[in-house]
Parts: sequence; structure tokens; C-alpha cells
Amino acid sequence: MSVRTRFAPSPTGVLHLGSLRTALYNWLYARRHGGEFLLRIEDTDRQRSLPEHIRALVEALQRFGLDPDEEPLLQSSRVERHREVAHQLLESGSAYHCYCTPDELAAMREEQRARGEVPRYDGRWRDNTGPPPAGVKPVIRFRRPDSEEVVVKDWLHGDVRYLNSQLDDLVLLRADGSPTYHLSCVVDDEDMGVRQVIRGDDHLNNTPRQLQLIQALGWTPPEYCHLPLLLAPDGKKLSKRDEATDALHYLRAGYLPDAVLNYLARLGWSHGDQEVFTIKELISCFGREGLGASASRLDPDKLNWINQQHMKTAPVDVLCEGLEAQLEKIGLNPADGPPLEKVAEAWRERAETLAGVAEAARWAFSHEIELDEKAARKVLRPVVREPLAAVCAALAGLAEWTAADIHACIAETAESLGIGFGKLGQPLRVAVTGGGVSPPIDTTLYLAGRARTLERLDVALGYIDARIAAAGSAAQG
RNA sequence: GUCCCCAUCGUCUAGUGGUUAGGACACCGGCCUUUCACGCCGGCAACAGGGGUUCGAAUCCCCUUGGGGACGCCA
Repeated sequence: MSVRTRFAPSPTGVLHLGSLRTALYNWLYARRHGGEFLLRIEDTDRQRSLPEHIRALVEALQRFGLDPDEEPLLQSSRVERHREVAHQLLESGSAYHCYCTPDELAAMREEQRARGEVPRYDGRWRDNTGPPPAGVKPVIRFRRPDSEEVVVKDWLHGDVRYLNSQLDDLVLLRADGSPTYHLSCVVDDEDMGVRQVIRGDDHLNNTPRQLQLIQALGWTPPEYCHLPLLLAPDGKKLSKRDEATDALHYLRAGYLPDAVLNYLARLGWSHGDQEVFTIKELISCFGREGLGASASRLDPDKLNWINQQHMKTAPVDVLCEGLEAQLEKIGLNPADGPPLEKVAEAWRERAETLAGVAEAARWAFSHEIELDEKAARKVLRPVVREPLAAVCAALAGLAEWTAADIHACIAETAESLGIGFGKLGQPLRVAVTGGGVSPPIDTTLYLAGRARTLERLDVALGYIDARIAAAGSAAQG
């Protein structure tokens, strides 16, 4: 069985997260079976299909690494072929001209609704033999077959049956000669050699119509798989207005592309108890057996966890690249601080996203730090003045500014003062970072750099002196 | 309104007639620890409801309820 899948989005400007998952499943399935993954841009709605939208879409897919195996096909370039097929259907008797005006159709539906019926084209031009009305440009409609039912064979849903009588004669070619979605979709899938159609659940009801068309054309239908929807965390439909709907939002927010893909893959698919997958593992594990049929909600907590798992194992240069962007985003200069790879290593297990890393590493890149008042009051007390001054002097005289040397220096100072390492660690941390949380203290000082460290220790000593002075004057007064 | 799809812990899910209903996220304890994380150990927590079928149903069938989708000269 040959495998050729496709992702066929209409270019609306953003890559919808649900669409990304659909693309991912198509891509994975093709990769898994050594087939091809194709991209077709359904840009026949010319108003919405701006060139920049198309470019954005292709780029977004690229950023997640979902590259198609052939040049993307623009559906708009195929209208001649679509017309050809429509006329072929006309000649074979599977289609006919319909001279209804849009107003007439609207009125017809209105009446049907009023009578409590399903709005449906009544086939009034189906068997017309008389002369066509003057001045009306006709559309070409498909002649729905008379057979009893159509059966959609779906990977997830099994055989889904539709009574033909519930379907009506759909428009193939508009009055202006442009093809409609069903025709274009069916013809393009056939010509592209698509064998597996993996798409959203919202297309399930379109499939019987497309199947009828395929049958009328004598073609072999592809396999179908209709994926359940992706819902917002509250269980509602993902709103296009919500930024969480935009796949690129997650990249901007400091998530790793592979982590997003991993998360998305596990939403509606599973492989035993495994939660964390590399792309390679996904390719070798992905299969339709693991697919689920029910809609699933987005869970930001789980995404964060998955992302952290990926941060822990990601190549350091991948981390650095993203980190650089995140630092710039919050107004810091990535070049004015410790080497990015050291920063990445220090925080890859301590933050959930690269944005989190940048935020936590702020003190290593900025010149001004803010002392957290609570932490300072608690830790920078008069009793630590002497030890802090001693370690400050020792650090100033250090030959090499490495984490190992810094560690040894602090340990020696602590020992000579007869206090524990921990007694020195926290005051140093608060002095250098402004707060009580950071990587191990030797790493922290290394990352701050000697200049910043000594400078800030000086400030901290001043802070303590001020406290001592205040206490003294309070005692006197 | 008609048709179609879906239904296991709060969330993602495993399960395919016989399990103490498993795992993961989140949450709550504890351990580790120079802070925070990571890691490890433990806890809380589910088969929507009602009928069948069967010696036996989360698993099969029907109904109800709930959620979602489709009914265009949009895609």
C-alpha cells in the first residue's frame, strides 16, 4: 500500500494549532511508512488568500520542521483542470446546468425552514429539457447518484453511513466559472496521488459528497481519517482570537518546536505509557492504532512539563538560539553577560520555557539589580557583615574565576570562620542576584562575573551598614 | 429542525468480556539538598445515567443526558 498524505490548509494568516496537529499526523504517517507528505494551499478564496498569508503558512510549518516532500501546490493554479473535470461530468450526464439565482435559492431555503424541513436544493433544474432562461449564467451541479447510501470507511469511526436522499446536488462550478471546494479537493487529491486523507472531524460530513464525486469519475477513493477536534482548556472551541490558537505563539513564548510537536502528538494519540518522545521516536512509534476518537483539551501545565523535559535533553545550541531571542525580547543584551551555553546549562532543569530562563537569568545580564526587600531583610543581616566582607576579599583575590575555584574559595572562607557553607551561600545569593533563588552559588557567582559580583557585594555591605547604623541610632534615640 | 461524530480520575490517556481499572500532568505529603529546580518515594482522584445481552461488563446492543460538528455559487 503506497503512502502519500497531504496537508491542505486554506491560508487565513495564522497556522491554527489544530491544523498543526493535523499536519503533524500526516507528516508522521508518511515518514513512518516511507511515503510522501504533500502540501496543498487551498487558496481559491482569493479575498482571504493573500500572498503574505501563504508565505507565513509555509514558514510556520518550516519552523516546526514539517517539510513537504514536494513543492507546495497552489490550488488556484489548477482551475483549468477543475473546469475540465466539471465539463467531463456534464458530458457523462453526472452533472447539469442549474439556472437558479442566489436570491431564488435563498427564498427556497427560507420556505423549507419555515416548513420545518432541512434546507436542501430541490433539484428543480435536474431534468430540464426546455430552453434555458435568457440572461442567466448557470452553475454546474453534480447529479447525486440514486443509490441508497454512501459508506465512508474511516480509520477512527469505522463505516459511517449516509443516506443519499439526505444529500443534495452540490454546485461544482459557479456561475463565474470558478470551481467549488468539493470539486477542487477531489480532483487535486486524485492528481496528486494522495492515498490517505487525514483531516479534521469537521470534514467528516463532507466526505460522502466527495466519495460520490470520486465514484462518478471512476476513481479509487483514498483512505480516510477524521481527527477529533482540539479544544481550549475550558472545553470550548479554540477561538481564532485567542493567541493560544496560533501555533507560532508557542515559539514566541519560548517553547521548543519539538516539545510542542510532542505535546500535540500525545493529544489524541498514545503509545503505551510513554509521554516524552523525540521526533525520531514519534516517527518510529506513530500509527493509526494509537489514535483516539474523542476531542481533547489543551492543558498548559502538561505542555510546560513536556517542554521542560525537552529542555533537559535538547542540544545546547538549540537552547542558546531560542534564549538569545528571549533575552532580547525582555530588553537585555545577550552579549553583555556570561556565555549563553552556560546560562542554558544552568537553567535547563530549572525553568519550564526559554522565556522563563531569560527572566530568571536577568541579573546575569543587567547592570542594575533590584534587591528583593523581603529576601534582603531576612538574609542580609548585621551578623553576616563580617563573613560577607571576608568572602568578598577572598573572591577579589581569586586567580581564576571558575565555578570550581569559587566553590573552593567559599568553602575555605567558611571553614576559617568556623561556619557552614550554607551560612555564606544565601547572603551571597541575595547580594548578587537580588533574590533568594538561583542556580548553585558557585555557578551563580561565575555567571554574574567577577566585576558584577564584587560590585554587588559592595552594595550589599552598604545595605547592611545602613541597617547597623539605623539600629544604632534607634537604640540611642 | 435533520444528519453525523464523541463520552474512563480536574486534564491527557491505557484498557478491547474476568484487572485491587494502569500511567502521566496538576494538586497534597515525604526524601534528597548550600536556595530553587531536577530526581526519588507515597497520597488524593474516574468508567455520565438507565435498560438489556452474558455465569461475568469500562469493554457488546438500545435509550436518555451532555458535548461537538455539518447542513452555502466558504474552505
